[in-house]
Amino acid sequence: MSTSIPLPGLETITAAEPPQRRGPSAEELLAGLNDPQRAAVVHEGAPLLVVAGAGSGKTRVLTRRIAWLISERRAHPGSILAITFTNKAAAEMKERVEDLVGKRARIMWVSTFHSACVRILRKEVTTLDFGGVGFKSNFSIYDAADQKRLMTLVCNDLDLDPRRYQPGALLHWVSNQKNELRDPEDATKDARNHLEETYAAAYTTYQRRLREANALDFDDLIMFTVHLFQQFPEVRETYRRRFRHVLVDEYQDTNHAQYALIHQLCADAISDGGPMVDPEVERVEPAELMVVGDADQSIYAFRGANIRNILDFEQDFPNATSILLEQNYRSTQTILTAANSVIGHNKGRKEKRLWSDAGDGDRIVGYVADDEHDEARFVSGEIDKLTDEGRFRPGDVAVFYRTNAQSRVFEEVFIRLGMPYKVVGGVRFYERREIRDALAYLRLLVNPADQVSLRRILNTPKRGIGDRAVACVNALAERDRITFWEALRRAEDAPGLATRSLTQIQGFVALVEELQSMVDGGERPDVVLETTLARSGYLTALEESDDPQDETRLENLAELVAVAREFADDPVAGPSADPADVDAGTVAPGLGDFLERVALVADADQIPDDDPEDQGVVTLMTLHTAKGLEFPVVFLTGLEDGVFPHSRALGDQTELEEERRLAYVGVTRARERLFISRAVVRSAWGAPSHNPGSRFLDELPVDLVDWRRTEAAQTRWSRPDLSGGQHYGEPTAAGRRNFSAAAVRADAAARSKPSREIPSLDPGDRVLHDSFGLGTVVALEGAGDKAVASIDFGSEGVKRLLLRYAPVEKL
DNA sequence: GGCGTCTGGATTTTT
DNA sequence: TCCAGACGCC
Repeated sequence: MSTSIPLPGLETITAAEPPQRRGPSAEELLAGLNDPQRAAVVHEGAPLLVVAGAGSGKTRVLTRRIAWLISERRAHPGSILAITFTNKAAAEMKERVEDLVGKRARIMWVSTFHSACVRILRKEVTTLDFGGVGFKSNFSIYDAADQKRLMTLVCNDLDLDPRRYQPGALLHWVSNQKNELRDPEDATKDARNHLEETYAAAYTTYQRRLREANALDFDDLIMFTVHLFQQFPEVRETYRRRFRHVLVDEYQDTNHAQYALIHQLCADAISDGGPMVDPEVERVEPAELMVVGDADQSIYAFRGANIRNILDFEQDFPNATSILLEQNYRSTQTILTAANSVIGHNKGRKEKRLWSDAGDGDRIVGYVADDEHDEARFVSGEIDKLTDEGRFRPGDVAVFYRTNAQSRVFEEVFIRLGMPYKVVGGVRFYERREIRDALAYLRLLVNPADQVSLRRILNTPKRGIGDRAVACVNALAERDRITFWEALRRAEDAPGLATRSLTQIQGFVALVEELQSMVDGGERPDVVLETTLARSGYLTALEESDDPQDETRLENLAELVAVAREFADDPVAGPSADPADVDAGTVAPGLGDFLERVALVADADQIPDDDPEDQGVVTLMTLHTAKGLEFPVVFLTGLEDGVFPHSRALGDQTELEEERRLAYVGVTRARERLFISRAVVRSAWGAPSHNPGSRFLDELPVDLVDWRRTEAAQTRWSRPDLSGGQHYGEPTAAGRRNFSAAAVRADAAARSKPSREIPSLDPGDRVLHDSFGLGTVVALEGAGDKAVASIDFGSEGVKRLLLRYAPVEKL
């Protein structure tokens, strides 16, 4: 059932629709907009570039324009394609448009490039032919981890020295090829030296293995869609006929393949798709295009984004017009002046100066910390002050850093000082082992060719199908040129396979086939998932384990089941709603639909919105994650050369400019208060290193920053009060012992050293757990090595922990 | 086939 | 400092 997803409206789009005029009036749609914003909303005809500075109300312009198209220009909602950067942004935009023009907006396509391409490919991918071996529409989508596994297999296939050719580096190269729309043949043809030949060979094999697994990676989604349009003009015309209005947000972060896709739909010249143009195919006028972006916020060059797409827009699309939005509705003038000043150091940009009539506001506060712990204490102390004054809640505050690793210190210190926080990003839910395992099972049920998933769970939980058995089956698969899954089903033919392994394999095959029949019967995704976890023995294995982490794993799996249930009950809600298919009422959401949403959603559910629960909690995230968000109070931390800008960018002008844009993004997230800080000494993997201040600090106007402290205390452990600066909660001797990085990370060590001292606890005691945070002891059972405590960790729930292993400290 | 130990590599940023 | 993969022993 998941093999075909209909495109609602595709066939009926040209049918006459009774004009529905119960939407907002034109005045309402333009209310509260400034002149350039209005111009963008009502613009007709030629391709339009809206250069939208940070905080200049571009989301408003986008949503109002869509509403305008629908209600003033009578565009059919189904003829609108809007591309956003994240699924969350897509869901929000759709919701806002729906608020304006009502339910009929639901039929619009508002999604990321990747989601849109998946929808097209699910329908059309069988058209593409790869020498007779094509893809089926139930293809899997491989993320970074799957890709790495697959590339490792490729390295083995080709017998590549893993030290010279790392899977990660190969994948990066392959990704670049795909972003440039170059297939393995192109790469092979153009290889100039041995190294490139090897890379091209890896690309070829990698692509072959993907095809055998009926799987596409993220880059394939875009590249295949472009190739589809280029090679099959009639398919392209179908979509050109459908999408009369195309809107692209965050245009500065598009790569070449995405640019080409837009071009296919919106460019005038229809013949630039290559040699296969069929004059018989009816010509369709290009769609009306609007792109919105800000070259100063281009921060994804590392993954192939091409800033030239936005800089060259007017050349790429002849007779294009552009509109500049410079008035900022978010920040104080102080913050904007700082941002303008920093970004002004980039060369070759189009001048743009943000301004605000919100007044100057407070000065920026700066602090030079002794080390990263001191920096975190400073941040925590300032947040305390801000919230004590009553002007802000913790939920108004965000702490930004350059790399995920920096979050750790903040977490340690915040836990100790009782500062409530949440980390966005980092180890994501969907990257956890147990979640990946569960999803691998589900993917296998939908797409048995998916070898990466199959191999992942074949012996998970342990069921006695080891390397040797896999090798035997693999040999059979290669001998008879069948998929690995087919070979498993015919395992009795595999030479050299031990009887015991054979029995195990047959049991596994029976299990999978039984589960598959559930899927074929249209069973709900959550039911399939629960059954899978139970019948596979996965739950039992975790329940019986005495690794304390496995308790959390069980909870995570329960959470996944809950997500699936929510999806089955109401596919429209939830993080990445792009539910036009489901809205059409033609299909109940199946397992395939669930997997698709999960594959393309990032960590959208973590980003704070109006959830009241988030209002009492400080948000920690990387600068990249912060793009598109805003907070009343922002802490920009780790401003040190080598940290931010990142050490790998220091020697390269282009990369340095990207770092600077990242700084610009960070500064412009702040509405009212901005704090900047750096640490004189910072430990990078064990050894402390001494970093000079970030060059971006020198680019701030001196008079805008109120430096609370400009240098570290003389001696590391001397009392900084003496230096005239403020000081934040110097750790007590006990605190330092208990909360040193070593102690916090002693988890693994504790397990291998059973001699670890068992804390003596009583009900009512307050304790600190490495991962659950603060808790209260509820009950105790057993004694000595077998002592088990039930501890209430508040929002984390009540845990039963074996004290011998549990990383808890009595407070 | 499973499990423990050792070594080497990793840290940008993510759809 | 931590983690993953390789290797070797039970």
